[in-house]
Amino acid sequence: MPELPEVETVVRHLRHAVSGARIIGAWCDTPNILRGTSIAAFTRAIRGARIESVERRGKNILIGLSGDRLLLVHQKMTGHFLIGKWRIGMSSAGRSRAKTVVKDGPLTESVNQFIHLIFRLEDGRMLGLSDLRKFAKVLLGRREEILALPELRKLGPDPFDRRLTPGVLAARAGKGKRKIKQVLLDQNVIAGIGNIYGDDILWRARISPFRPANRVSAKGYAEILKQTRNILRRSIRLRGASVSDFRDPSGESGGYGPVRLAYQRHGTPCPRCGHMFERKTIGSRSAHFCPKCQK
DNA sequence: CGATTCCCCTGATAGC
DNA sequence: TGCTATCAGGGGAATC
Repeated sequence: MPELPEVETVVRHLRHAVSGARIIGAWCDTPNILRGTSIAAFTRAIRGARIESVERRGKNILIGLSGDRLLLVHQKMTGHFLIGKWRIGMSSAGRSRAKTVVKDGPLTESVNQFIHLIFRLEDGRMLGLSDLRKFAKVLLGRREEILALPELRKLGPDPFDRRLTPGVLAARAGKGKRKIKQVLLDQNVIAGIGNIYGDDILWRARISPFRPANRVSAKGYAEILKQTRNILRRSIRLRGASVSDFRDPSGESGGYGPVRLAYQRHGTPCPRCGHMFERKTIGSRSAHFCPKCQK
């Protein structure tokens, strides 16, 4: 699940690997990924574009293109970029999977049938978007137009923004009684936290995911913000978590998954107090927490 | 304004 | 062995 650390890993990788590269063509087999346009129109529009910058806004990737344009990519659940070379063809095995995307190499032919969008670069490399669940979103437009989209305009502050103080976080969380877990996952309150880091942050902060936001003290918000920064910083250093099938653009797994704290630890003892972690649903999303030491 | 539900999609898993 | 039902999950939309 690409959350802030995974997206940051991708952005840093792409910034080094493809800045300055020119896109000479595009291929796509899943029209739903390209919002508001057809595959043909998208391909036509992006051909010839030079990649000038790569930035992150919350979990969104913003790729700056020549002509004052922006390519917005949200990887959602299972999306991730891969850099390589592939051949697109039909499976010869005669199984239900018609398409194969084969790594173009003499020895290491690995198949990734989940690549649904490929940018061909002038230097011969390809930038592919793998997305098992096909939830990813790609939008191309004029810079101003993309930045004005509600999902970017309404986005809350980045967790590492110096202007984000515990007081600001508390104010943005509001005086309502939404559960704190839902508040942390609300991208318009604070940008970049998803289910993994939400659970880990609250465990470290010793706050129950069910606690209403209006019952979290100033000290509680200070602790939440501190743990948010600690945990996200640690995961960025480890190049993210590879739960579900996240990989960095070179295909490497991230290191945070094995050292995660609470997420998906239900049925195992809490390392702090020994009580069993539990798993319960909050707003159609699973929360993992220790009922004894998270209050 | 907030809470709830549905939807998108498909691999993994459980049940038969 | 193989079929079918169920579920997860980010985020947006629709509904109440």
